[in-house]
Amino acid sequence: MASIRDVAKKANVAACTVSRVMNGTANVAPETRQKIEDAMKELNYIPNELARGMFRQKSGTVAMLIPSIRHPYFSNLAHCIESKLYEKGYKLMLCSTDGQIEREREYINILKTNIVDGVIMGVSDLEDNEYQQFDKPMIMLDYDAGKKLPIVVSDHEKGGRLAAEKFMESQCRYVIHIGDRELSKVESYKCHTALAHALNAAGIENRFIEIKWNEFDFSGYLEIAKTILEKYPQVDGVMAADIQAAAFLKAALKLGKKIPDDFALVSYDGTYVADVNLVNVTSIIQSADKIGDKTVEILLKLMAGQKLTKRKYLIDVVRKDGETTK
Amino acid sequence: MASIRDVAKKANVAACTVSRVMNGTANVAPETRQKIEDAMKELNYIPNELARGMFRQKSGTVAMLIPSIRHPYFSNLAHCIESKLYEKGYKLMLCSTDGQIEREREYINILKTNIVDGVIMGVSDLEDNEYQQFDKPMIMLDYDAGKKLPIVVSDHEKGGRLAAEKFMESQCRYVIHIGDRELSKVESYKCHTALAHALNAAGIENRFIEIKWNEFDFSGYLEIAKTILEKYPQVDGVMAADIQAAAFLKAALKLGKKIPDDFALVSYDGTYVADVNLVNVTSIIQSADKIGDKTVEILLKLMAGQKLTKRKYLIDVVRKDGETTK
DNA sequence: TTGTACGCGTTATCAG
DNA sequence: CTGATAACGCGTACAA
Repeated sequence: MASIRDVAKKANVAACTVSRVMNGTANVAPETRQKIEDAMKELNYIPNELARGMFRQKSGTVAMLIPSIRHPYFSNLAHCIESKLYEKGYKLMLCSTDGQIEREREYINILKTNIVDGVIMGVSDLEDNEYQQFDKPMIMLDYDAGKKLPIVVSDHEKGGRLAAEKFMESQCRYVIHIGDRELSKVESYKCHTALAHALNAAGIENRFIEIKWNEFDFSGYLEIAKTILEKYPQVDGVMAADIQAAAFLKAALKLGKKIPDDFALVSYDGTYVADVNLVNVTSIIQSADKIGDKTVEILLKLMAGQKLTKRKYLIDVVRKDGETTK
Repeated sequence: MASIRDVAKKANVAACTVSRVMNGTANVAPETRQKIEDAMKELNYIPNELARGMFRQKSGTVAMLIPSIRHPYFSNLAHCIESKLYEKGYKLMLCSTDGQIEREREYINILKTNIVDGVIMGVSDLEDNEYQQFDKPMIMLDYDAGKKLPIVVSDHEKGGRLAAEKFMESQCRYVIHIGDRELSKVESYKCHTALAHALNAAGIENRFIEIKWNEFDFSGYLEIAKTILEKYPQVDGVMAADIQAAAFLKAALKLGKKIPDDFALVSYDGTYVADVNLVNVTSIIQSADKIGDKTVEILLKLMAGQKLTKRKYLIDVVRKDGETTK
């Protein structure tokens, strides 16, 4: 591995001159520059980013923690964020916790060791103070950890209202909505409270059911959907995250329900899973693009030492009407 | 940021003693140890991984290049690899190229700068020598770049044969198979040659159609599927990657074809996309788990300076029969 | 315009 | 058992 000194020696200059040529930090005589550039080529010189990072106390890398990279919502979000970071000259370190709290904690500790310049938290099973104690720039997604921690999040209240509208238009009488964490700090829980609020106001019965984060097992979700539909035969409307919604769709059809006449379905998130199905599912779409852009934008500001103008950034959601509602 | 010297000063010892306590590289008197541990706690000391990495010329990070993290096959594979790496104490840097050759090249250049200890190449649009010139441990996935570059890949010939069996059992007369790169160095292309070979031997007409890597646009795939089915009305069998297969399923049903009587479908890859659909699609499953395990295993060997016993590692594939074939 | 000397945080070596 | 010193590769005052 050729170092900057090897290049300097070959070009008969000092190491710092080589550095200057690379970074354009000072004027260098054209001939000297040429000599150095030749030497670099000849030695196939590649600067050591680790050493650079050590000097400027920066690694040029950002970490993103998520529960699982194979979950369509997070894989989509990770994609958007990675693209944006790449554009800005940053690399992405991806950390899946698999829903294990210990793993989340361990990752956070690893990330304290200067290998990343900032963190995007797409998972949140720790106590608030554990996030607050993290002393590098950090952005929370979908979880309000209080204090000065900035949060980027979809407008889930609107999401809940948009779903409610569709259940009303479909003349539903009993709606079930599925979520994985009943916790007010989890912002996405607001789509459930908003939905319930709107349905109650319209005199439509509804019930929230919690299904634990399940490492991604469709047949498991299918079983749960069947069980729920059998336990509550009067149900004529369901809202659930994309994959769970697909499970309900399949289960409802198996039980002979007519869609959307007997049964309305709204899928939350709006990843491609809602498109790929044979039936176009009505869905509330979180814009991964916009979330990613905003997240990276404010993370860059923080890493540059700037202050943010606000703590919470709300991203618009939209509804895409499909064949599962009237 | 407290450094090791700050700790040393506070404990009235030399920096190297602190280092010894942290790494257990030598015996330290219990009292000295205690003093140092107290000082570390008090200063909230966290070792700088960047400096450590610089010293031992290792970063503890592995990069994986893939075309897109939101593609279900790659997101699943990335998940398996990240898990395995985490288990072994390595971090994963994820690099999406979006199918852009320039971006692949740029990423490779970035990765030469010592920020990763090894690379897993899940994308391959460059010339073989560009991979060969990369002087860190590198494992190729699904692409044979020649020379000494190790490759981990599914047994695509078996995959093709397994698919052929199903088309025969379904009494197909004209099978279309969709791929994205007709190139013998791309190992997955072998599923097409094997399929064609088996079908030809059985006297079944078949045709390979190339569809370019399309940044993940289901409606686009749906249009293509429709066009193909209209252009070749005699087609009664299709093999395609999961998402494209879903598009064909939808298009075929729209055209009034009965499945599996008029039309047989085999989906290649076997990600959850094949499960989530209303109809269970017969699919050839690449084991992301096994690919991930083997890839990490041999990458670790290379990074430890060991030699590999062979260059090509073949991973078994299986077929999961669904409702889209007889 | 160019070179010298030092610091970034850690660890290995060698001496005591 | 412990400390001083050098080294990893690079960037920047400061001096020439």
